[in-house]
Amino acid sequence: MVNNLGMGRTSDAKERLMAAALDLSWEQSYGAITIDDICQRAGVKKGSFYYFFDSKSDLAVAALEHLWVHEWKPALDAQFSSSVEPLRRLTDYLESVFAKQSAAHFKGGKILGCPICCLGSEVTTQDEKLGAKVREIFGRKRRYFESAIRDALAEGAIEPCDPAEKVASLAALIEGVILQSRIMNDPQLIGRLPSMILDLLRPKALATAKA
Amino acid sequence: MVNNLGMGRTSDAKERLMAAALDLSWEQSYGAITIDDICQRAGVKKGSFYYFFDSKSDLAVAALEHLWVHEWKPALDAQFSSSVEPLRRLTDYLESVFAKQSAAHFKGGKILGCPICCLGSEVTTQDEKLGAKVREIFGRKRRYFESAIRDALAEGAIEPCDPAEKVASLAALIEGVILQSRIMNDPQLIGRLPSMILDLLRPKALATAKA
DNA sequence: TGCTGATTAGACTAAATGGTCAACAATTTG
DNA sequence: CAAATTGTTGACCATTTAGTCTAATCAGCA
Repeated sequence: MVNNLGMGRTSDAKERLMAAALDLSWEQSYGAITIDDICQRAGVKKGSFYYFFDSKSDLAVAALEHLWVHEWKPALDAQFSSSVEPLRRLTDYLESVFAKQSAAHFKGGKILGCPICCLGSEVTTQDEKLGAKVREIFGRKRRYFESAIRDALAEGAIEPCDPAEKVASLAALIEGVILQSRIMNDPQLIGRLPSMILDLLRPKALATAKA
Repeated sequence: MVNNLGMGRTSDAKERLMAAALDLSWEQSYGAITIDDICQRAGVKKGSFYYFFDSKSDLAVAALEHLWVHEWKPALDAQFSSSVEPLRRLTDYLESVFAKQSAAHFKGGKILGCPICCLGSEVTTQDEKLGAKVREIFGRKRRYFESAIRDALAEGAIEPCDPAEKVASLAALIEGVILQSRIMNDPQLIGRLPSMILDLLRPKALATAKA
């Protein structure tokens, strides 16, 4: 059931379904898409859908975990490498966000924002399991921000502050800007994000010392 | 059709439908609720629904405008009165947000966030008219922030900055925090919003002078 | 009172949707 | 090849949903 440990037919239908679900709920919204839509986009029949998943919600949970493991975590591990200066980690990250959003905008004419934020805001009050998965991934992602802020503070790269509060502001500002850029369909907003973040973090003028 | 100018029956069914639609899409999500749900909550039969509105989207547009005219605008006019110190306008506003969100949390056990943000993030890519209405209301609301920032700057209440950029940060930070508090179902986050905003705006230490 | 137009009730239709099932296909192992 | 295991198919069902239509009600006015 979990893996093909030696026998049976092979297939990537499960992956295609997860990708289709993420893409569709990103382009439209979780509530707007149906299981039929997902199957059609994935090129998979409904019977197969129910062979792999119990429901749309079940698929969404799996898709989020897959997204984290295969895309977000590797990217974040690289961008937030300890070998990179703390503030640089953040600006690198923000530039990659901008690049990705701009690419999607170029392709489809729409700024789509953060798939997990949009999904999370839609389902938290209704779907416990899915909401919990969203929160879990948020938590994982936040740790990268936390250590970057702590490192920046330790290296004297930014003005003294309460790191917990700063991380909360940082995450909210990033999410807020990305959300606005989706609602306004305006890529420019995300482009200005790095400077907004630096303004929030108050880097020390010249200090780029290493502890 | 618009008003009972002299004859016929009177009814508040239209208002009840708008209120029900807003409440339900706030508690759950726009995509998750059906016309039947709205009718049931409003205590109105479907025949009456289609007498007043063409579709769920049409109702939503009307409900947003109604919300603005009858709730948001009056409240913002009071909170952002020019007779109030600029920074105080913002903190008053944020406290009222906290109070309202806390009340809803107490009543239903859930932090519901900003109804227009949630709705906006859900529909921008799909429903042009509804998206446009959301953007319109955002624009109106932003003007209150803009003049507060400009006034604060003119009075020397905050450190010099680019007002346009500051307003963008301000709005994004507020929306971001409220969104997070919905996703995390955590009222505390909104409670910390005033101090986060003040940190962002950098009020001058003692200066509360008037020009 | 009875007229007039606003509003309501609720039955009805067609389509969309979630979900099931049993037969069929591919792939590996013995 | 045959069994065992995994994946696929498409028909099928019950329910939900958006949307329509007609007859009935109601409020104010002449």
